[in-house]
Amino acid sequence: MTHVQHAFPAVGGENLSASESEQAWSDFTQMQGCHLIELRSHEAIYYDGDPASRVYEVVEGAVMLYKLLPDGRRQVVDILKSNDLFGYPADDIYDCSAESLTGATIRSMDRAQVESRAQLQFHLNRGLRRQLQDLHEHTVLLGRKSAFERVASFLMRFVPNRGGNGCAGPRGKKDDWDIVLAMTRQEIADFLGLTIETVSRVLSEMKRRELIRIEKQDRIYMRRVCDICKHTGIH
Amino acid sequence: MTHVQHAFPAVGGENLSASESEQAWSDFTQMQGCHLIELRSHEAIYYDGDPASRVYEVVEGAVMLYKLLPDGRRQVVDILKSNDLFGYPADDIYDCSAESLTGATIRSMDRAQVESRAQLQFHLNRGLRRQLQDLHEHTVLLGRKSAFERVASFLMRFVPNRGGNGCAGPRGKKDDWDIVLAMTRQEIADFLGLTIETVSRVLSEMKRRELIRIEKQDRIYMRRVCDICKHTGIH
DNA sequence: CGCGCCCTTGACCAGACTCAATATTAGTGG
DNA sequence: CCACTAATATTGAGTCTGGTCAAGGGCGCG
Repeated sequence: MTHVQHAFPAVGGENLSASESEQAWSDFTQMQGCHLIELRSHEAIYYDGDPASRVYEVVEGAVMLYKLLPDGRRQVVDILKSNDLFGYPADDIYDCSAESLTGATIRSMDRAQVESRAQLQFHLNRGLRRQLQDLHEHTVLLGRKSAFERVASFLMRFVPNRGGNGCAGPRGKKDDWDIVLAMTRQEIADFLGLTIETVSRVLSEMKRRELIRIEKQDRIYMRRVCDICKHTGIH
Repeated sequence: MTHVQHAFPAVGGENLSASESEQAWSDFTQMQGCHLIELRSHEAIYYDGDPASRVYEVVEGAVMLYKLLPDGRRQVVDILKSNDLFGYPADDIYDCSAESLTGATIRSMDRAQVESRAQLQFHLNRGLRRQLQDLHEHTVLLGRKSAFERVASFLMRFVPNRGGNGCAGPRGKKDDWDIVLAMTRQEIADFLGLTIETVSRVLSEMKRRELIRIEKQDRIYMRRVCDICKHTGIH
């Protein structure tokens, strides 16, 4: 598969000691009934309501979770990156549908096996808490941000170590960045709670203001990352 | 404190065996540096950005988590009920502010103690996954539902075992219900991603259509629960 | 009784949606 | 490599939902 800048760059397990982290890792990979699955772009992994007998982890690539309303409205509730766990609901049926966004490798694990490993729980726990925090952030976006702010925030997710609270600022004089969305306008719209037309209009407006250049639809060049960041609503 | 119908009625730990559940419980209560705090309505517990040295659990009452944008926009990202854990971020600072919504009792625990108990991790884990699912549901509300649908969905949270997938349906001929919001219009608006005026208008519209009666501002009588439910967008 | 806080209502406005036409891109086969 | 097609994206015009601003009402509490 092609190299892609993911929307949610993986962060290291700083709060986990090296030995804990390693232990958790080997538990994962050596577990019984655990195997890797290679997916092409836009392949279904499971559907909302299916019995949840297997738990998954993104090894490489990106996966989206979405929910549908009966009249067809769709909301992408999360976009998962490497090391993210998914398909592990509180009860025994999946609460969302899951689909690969890019070409991806995922690890499929037997749920009973996962639940039988005590050491693994610390690891899962931390992953869940990180996802919860990401979702809190997204809640603010959906509840309180304008279309322009939503798209700006979305673009900033593709720039590692920028935006958010611990923003490093521009490293030198140059502060440009190139990203590959790896999502259609429809998927972006469904993630940001907008329509495809609004997403398109905002991107065009950003282009007009020379904040970005659009190359081949899903390749976006950001002239100055800081200028985009100023429009995310968090400054 | 007064008796209140909570927005998120506690659900039992069906997937946890009785012994596991009991073990986790006794771990909680007998833990060192663990104590109960009684709160009046609308008392701050901690603020976004504070160092996260203590983890909390709602024992009784309701607690809200919220985030602020620098220009003052507020989003209530979660409303917690009995048995919900909070104040346990992936890193070492709180990612939200926490405040009691009603009079409440919370359990304050030393984070290091919490993290040292292996058996506790299963318990925490399950709680986190349930919160994640609730947040997925809320994401759909914020991203894809109309003002009317949001308020209807909000009201349905106060009715136990109704709405959602496993809806029991009306038990007999009568299908009415009385609820106490225990939230101001502003808090409801900040939770639903609306303005106070819109919330007020939708409630008035529901009154006009005789779907509800409003008694004393935060007491709402639902004539037929099913009629409200039809407007949540999930049917 | 009167003050203050919250809630409701109205008039107007704006941002985002809908519907429709056109443009661009990616994919396919000659 | 090019032509053709299907899918996706852009743009425009008009509408509508929900936001803004402002005035008035209700309720609790001292």
